[in-house]
Amino acid sequence: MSINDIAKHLKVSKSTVSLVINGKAEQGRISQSLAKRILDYVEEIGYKPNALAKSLATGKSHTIGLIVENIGDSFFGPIALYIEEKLRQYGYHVFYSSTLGNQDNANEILNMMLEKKVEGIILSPTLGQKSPIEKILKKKLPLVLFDRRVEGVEANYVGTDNYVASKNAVQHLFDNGFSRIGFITIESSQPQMLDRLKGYEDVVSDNSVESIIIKLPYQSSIDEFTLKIQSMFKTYPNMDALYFSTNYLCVKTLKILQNINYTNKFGMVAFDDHDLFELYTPTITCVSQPLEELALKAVNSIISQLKENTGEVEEFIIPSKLIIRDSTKK
Amino acid sequence: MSINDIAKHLKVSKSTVSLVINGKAEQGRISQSLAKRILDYVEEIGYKPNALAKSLATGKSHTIGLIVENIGDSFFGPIALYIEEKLRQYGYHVFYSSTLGNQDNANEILNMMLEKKVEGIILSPTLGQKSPIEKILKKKLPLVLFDRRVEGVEANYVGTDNYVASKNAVQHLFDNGFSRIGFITIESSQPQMLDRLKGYEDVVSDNSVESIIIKLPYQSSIDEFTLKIQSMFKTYPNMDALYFSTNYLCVKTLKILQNINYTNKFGMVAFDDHDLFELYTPTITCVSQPLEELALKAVNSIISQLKENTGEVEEFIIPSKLIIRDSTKK
DNA sequence: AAATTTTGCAAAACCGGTTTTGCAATTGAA
DNA sequence: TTCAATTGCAAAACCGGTTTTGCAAAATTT
Repeated sequence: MSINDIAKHLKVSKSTVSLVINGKAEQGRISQSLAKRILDYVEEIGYKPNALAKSLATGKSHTIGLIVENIGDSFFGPIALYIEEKLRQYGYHVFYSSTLGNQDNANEILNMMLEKKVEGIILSPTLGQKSPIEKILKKKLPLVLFDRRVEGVEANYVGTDNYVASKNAVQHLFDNGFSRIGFITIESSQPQMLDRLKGYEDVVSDNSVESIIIKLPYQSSIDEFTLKIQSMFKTYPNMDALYFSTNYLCVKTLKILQNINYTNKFGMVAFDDHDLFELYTPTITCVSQPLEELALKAVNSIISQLKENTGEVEEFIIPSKLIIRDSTKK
Repeated sequence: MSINDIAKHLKVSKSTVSLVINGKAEQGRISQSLAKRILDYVEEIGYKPNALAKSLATGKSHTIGLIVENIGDSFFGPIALYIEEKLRQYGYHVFYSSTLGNQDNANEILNMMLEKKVEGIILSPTLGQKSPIEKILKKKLPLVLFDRRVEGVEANYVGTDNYVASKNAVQHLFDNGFSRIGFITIESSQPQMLDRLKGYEDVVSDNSVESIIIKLPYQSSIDEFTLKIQSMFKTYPNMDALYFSTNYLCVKTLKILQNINYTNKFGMVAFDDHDLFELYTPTITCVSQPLEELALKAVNSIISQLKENTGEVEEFIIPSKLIIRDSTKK
């Protein structure tokens, strides 16, 4: 059932129907009686306008694109929910997609969203998205980068202070008597990861000890992971603490330690909290990003750009909290 | 830049441009030379067609709606990722939304998706969606219900065998010497929850012991939760095991037990696995749904309906696995 | 050389809406 | 009573595409 069908059935013009349906009867000088007749019929047949046609005509899709690395993970999943809820309050819906860190995926997704005429984009960029992002900026399409920046791009950004949080976390280990701290991270040049790495390196160097770093491929198999961890233990037998650049690396490592029945105890800190950390024995100290606040700022930024895009760039750095648990008590 | 602009600039008609862009130059009998000229220009200016207009004209949005309860949770999140990945292989994108179990939300979301002309819907229904779902079926829009059924509705369905899995889980507790088993669930008449409940009740009654059930509101505060749990312990002091209808209830309960410093040990089984369960002390036995397979079946069902919707109804019941861990060893 | 086919493209109709414009009929003012 | 203003709606133009149809001009056939 289209607006044409309604018009034909009621023997009026479709412009009249459109005006009435959109509450512009007054403005279109449609008589109350005709308006009622139309509304009644619309109600009767349960007519719902075709949103594609509507968007095409009005230029408004009421949709925001959300591009994350992995909707299934314990950081992006909850964030996505918050973002969805908050955007709903403003009448916007979410079109999401996961890049899995893959640049080709990411660019394809971005294009798709632009073609679908999203009105704004919340993006956790992968590497190599500089030029696509610049295109978006040129179009003055509302954009906010999320969780990670892109080097050399001036865009709105929401994230935590990875460097400072990382420094605090590692210093906390030193303060509690750990000194041979291994850093487990992924092979990634993503800025937030580099910041966390730099935080580690700086503190380690401030404390004049050697840095111990292992980098794992983005999606390494459990076997590969296990081998790397084991060789790390062998190479640095007096290592007394582990610092993880992100929570799932810690979870994976714990599983491995359990599998290989490794009994040495380490001080431990992970970046990003996880259900597990509050309940594991020992409970695990972590850097906790305020997920809801991050989501809120991202949405606010999009909404304000939607109202008026001055092109002015704002950065929201939301401090993380170090949640101190048993894993850093000697 | 629209197709009209291209046509004007090249002084050709937009139909010609459209045919060429869509690889139908042959069929439209456009000369190779003109086709090349058009393609070159399209390339040069980086033209991307407006997907809304395209969808409106072709009737194809290449989008599937995915409606889950909560994209942020450890069941739906990973499933959503699988679904997205698999649909991508078929050239479909995902429009998702979370209902949070709220019926009004759910129906609004459903309408929005219909208006946006998704070509199919993967739906974890809330209660009271019978009639909206029937509307979808009448339209012959590809649909697959996911994780939970709707009473009295004959629709494609993908889910696990909640009743059988639940029975096995509870029986496993009895087999291992537990006999006073409390069941912790949410106040919900969702079919999958009722099946899990029935599984519990039947096994408890088979073993001629009293059933102990507490039902919590869908999103209960931690305080409310704590009170209910404590009163359960008081009322049933000789309770020796807990069975949870879903994983986050178990996680929450563990946190509470830790908070209130409760030292009694229980046998434990949860429905749905969780990272925590493999690493908690003791490791926790659970019913594990094969997430990837569930996602795969749902996608396959949609794809096959997309090819040809015979209206034939299929149900895919994917068996769950009981993963036995330490929490059920006495 | 005339008739027929084929080629190459433009024009038009359509998808389902919104919004501006235009015009007859009614009402109000002079 | 005549002219102007207002009312009430239809018609048309537009959003940006796709697809069918139509029609010269060129190429073949007869």
